[in-house]
Amino acid sequence: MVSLKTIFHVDMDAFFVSVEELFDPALRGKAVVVGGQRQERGVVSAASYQARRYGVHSAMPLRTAAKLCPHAIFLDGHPQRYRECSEKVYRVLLAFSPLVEMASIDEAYLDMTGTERLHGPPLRAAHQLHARIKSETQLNCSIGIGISRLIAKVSSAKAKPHGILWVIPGQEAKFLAPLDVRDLPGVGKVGEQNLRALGIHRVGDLAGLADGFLEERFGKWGLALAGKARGADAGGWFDRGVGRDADAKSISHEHTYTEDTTDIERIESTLMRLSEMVGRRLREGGLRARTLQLKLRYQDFTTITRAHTLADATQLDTEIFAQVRTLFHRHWRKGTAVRLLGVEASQFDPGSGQGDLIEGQRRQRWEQAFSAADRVRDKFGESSVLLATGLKGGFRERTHENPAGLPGKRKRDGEN
DNA sequence: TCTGGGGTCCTAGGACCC
DNA sequence: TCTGGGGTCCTAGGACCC
Repeated sequence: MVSLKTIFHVDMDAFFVSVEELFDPALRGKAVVVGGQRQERGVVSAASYQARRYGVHSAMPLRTAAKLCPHAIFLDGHPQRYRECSEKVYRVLLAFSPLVEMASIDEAYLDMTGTERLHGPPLRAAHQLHARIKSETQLNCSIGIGISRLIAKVSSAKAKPHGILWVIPGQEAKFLAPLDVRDLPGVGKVGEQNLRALGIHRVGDLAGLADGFLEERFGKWGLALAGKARGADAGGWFDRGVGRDADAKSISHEHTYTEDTTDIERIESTLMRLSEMVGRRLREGGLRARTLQLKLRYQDFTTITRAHTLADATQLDTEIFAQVRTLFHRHWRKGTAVRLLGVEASQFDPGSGQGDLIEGQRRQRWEQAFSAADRVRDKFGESSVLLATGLKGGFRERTHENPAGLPGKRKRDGEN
């Protein structure tokens, strides 16, 4: 118990909305909703504080948001701009600590342990960091400080908006006790209900229970919960130190139709397009996947997933498509309207697909051909290279990516 | 309310092997 | 012959996060 860590959790305030305001100052001070148009299928990605006053919050259906706040301005959003701003923030963070981990596009953990000589005590360092982010990006953030990721995360949420909160070492239990159980990361809607049913409402109620009780009732989740209530990063993701981002375990793309469909040509062309997107990202990451999964959501929202594991891993659009197509035809309740389709690749193999030599060479040529197609897409846009099946059925309904026609990021620059 | 898209982790059952 | 236990892989579903 000699070396206590100092962890910062930096969380951007209303990130997507704030970036939009940067590009269109007329939005400032107004009710703004990012995520899509008011009558669309979809949910709110981010809402301005003005919109939140009407009960609008992220993950809420857009149509609900429109009813609650009819005068709100609805925006599709600009993912590329968010990524660029996120990278700017990341560069500022690196100036404060070499141990930075982006937890998502708008939040990060910093291990600030042992930086006192350079940046002063935690609160001073946090104020400097806050000011640097503001001056470099014109964006506000909130910063939580604690001895663990968990404490830093919870305290940054309490610091919002535009604040800094330091939980002094030793005060963790006292800080957590009055909070709602829902404030603990990992406690969602269902967990909250289950806890309330037992009369557990505040984190302090949890801390008073025996670990065995929670483990017996809720298994691993319950045990981790008991630890969190005491301020420990007990088990799971929060246990890890702050460092390099972990390698991805799966790559997926999915699409929800604007209207449900039974049109098999349309369905197959969507599967083809999703397979291409997954294949492309596998190739970009130099990955091959053994398991391919189809996701199928019907009109009534019932959702099934069906997977197949290959003997040899692949990164080819055609193989991915062949598998998910087969899975679709095997499991689709014929004639039932489809709301969503998804394709996921997982179980990445470090080695390439084996097999005999000739087969290997043939495969390699195919992979090269697809990589060439990726580069063409980078230059001329996603629609310039499509495999035959992808051409049918008018799948190009709406592209969230780059709606303003900004230049895309050219990841493969410098390659021949 | 009428429910996106991209992920992670956990559980649980069955197959299969020793 | 009618029955064990552990380990690993695969599959399906679900909670949760941003």
